[in-house]
Amino acid sequence: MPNNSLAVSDMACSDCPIRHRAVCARCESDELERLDAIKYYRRFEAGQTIAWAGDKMDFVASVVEGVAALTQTMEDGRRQMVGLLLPSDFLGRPNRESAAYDVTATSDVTLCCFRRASFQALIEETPHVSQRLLEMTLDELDAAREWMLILGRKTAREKIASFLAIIARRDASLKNVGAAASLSFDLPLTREAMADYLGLTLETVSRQMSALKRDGVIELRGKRHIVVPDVEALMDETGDDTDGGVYS
Amino acid sequence: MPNNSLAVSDMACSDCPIRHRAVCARCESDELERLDAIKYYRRFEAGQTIAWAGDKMDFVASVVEGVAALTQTMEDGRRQMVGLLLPSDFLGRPNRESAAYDVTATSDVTLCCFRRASFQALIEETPHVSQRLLEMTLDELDAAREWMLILGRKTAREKIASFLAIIARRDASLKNVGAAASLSFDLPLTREAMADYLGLTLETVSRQMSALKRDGVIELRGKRHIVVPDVEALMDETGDDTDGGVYS
DNA sequence: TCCTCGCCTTGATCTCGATCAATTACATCC
DNA sequence: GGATGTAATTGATCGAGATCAAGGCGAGGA
Repeated sequence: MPNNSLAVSDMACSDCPIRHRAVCARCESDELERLDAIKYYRRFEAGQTIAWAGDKMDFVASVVEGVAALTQTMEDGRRQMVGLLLPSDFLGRPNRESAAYDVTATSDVTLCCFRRASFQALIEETPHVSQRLLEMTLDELDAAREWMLILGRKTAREKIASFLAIIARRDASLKNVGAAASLSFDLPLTREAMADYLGLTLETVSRQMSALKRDGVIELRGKRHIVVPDVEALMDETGDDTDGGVYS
Repeated sequence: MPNNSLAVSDMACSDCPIRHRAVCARCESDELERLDAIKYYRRFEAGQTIAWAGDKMDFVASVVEGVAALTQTMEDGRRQMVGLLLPSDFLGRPNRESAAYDVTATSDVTLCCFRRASFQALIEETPHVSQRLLEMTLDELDAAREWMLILGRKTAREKIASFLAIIARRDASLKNVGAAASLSFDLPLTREAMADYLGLTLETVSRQMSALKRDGVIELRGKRHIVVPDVEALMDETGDDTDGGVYS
């Protein structure tokens, strides 16, 4: 049950479970058929560019598997990640012809794509799809605002701890596991990509990871696998309110 | 024409022009009546708190006049602004009962409020309202991503220049004026609020403002009024791509 | 087994913005 | 006009994180 948790058991169509969760949780069968008619899959290898800022984007997509990143680059090469797309996240903006950001595959990625024009028509004719997209976009905006606090006000150590907490949280929700005292997960990003996420240099990321390890907050199994023996201790390092305040 | 530009001339109902632009640009008269039935105005004075994070919010609203800010505060007092709401911006999240951020009036503010439960019902029954909200939310997400680049990678001087450019741009669009070589506008924020916006201290904000003034990039008329003699020169200070690339 | 190439870690030094501390400008009120 | 209080400016110093510079580690290939 935990491993196959992405399957949406009460949906008839099961070959693209993520899509239903993402944009069509309430679709009736005729709408599913419409989606099927305009959908296609694309795979990208780790490191590949999915689109450059300014490129024509004739599709929108759901991430089915893997991780993609949205980044902005300044002329002199300074880079900031502005979006991190994990499975079930949505990529692209209906109504926008070209990509506004560079989109790259951080790991091997599978996208479930929908032709943009057709998708746009679907939105206009299927109210609950735009309501669902609105909910998803509002969630993303909340995530962006949490991210802004991290970028603007947190120390390097707090940034790393917050990032690990965010990844752990997303990882747990993808695996459908509840709250636990200890956690274990893979980092979906290189040190350099973490630096781009957090507004740091890769050296600082590395140093702070080492410091958290030295202080027993995390353990490293290889370079990419993290064990958090005490989630509370990690949360204490984030600088966030401890009362787990989630406002529904 | 330029001054009264907020009026939406082809709308019959004119007592709340912003509302129509914000959530109901395509409303037919019966929908306008529904909106009228659940709307009411609230005024707040500069500095007043509209809601604390966690407070029950039984309304959503359009900003009619003035400026409001969303901020997050850490236990030790570090503060980060995560949203700046100018006239025609939307406040609150349908489907969310309590405020996720502190909301404060940065200047005297007039809100056009809609009872949340009724507004939610309206969304579900009026497709183009949720489509309009989706567009607005996507715009806000784009703004948040531009903001993230500023917070994560720009120098103090670039942050100030970028902020001035953003305010100038919004000011020009509120006044419906097109591109011009020189600009003149009021700052809607104190130096401290600018610091909270930009992830700086108020001293650094003040110093960089002085430096931009010394270098002739801006002129100060009093403490809050900015004159930009050469918009190109200001843009050069932002660190952004110069080719004004806007992707529709 | 050794080589190579990415990715990561660690060290030494420097710099930009934070911090601490006065002053100054300006509006309001008596 | 002088007193008061808030917002802004300016100066002196400090420190977290950037920068520059070597090394280390592990996977894949000859």
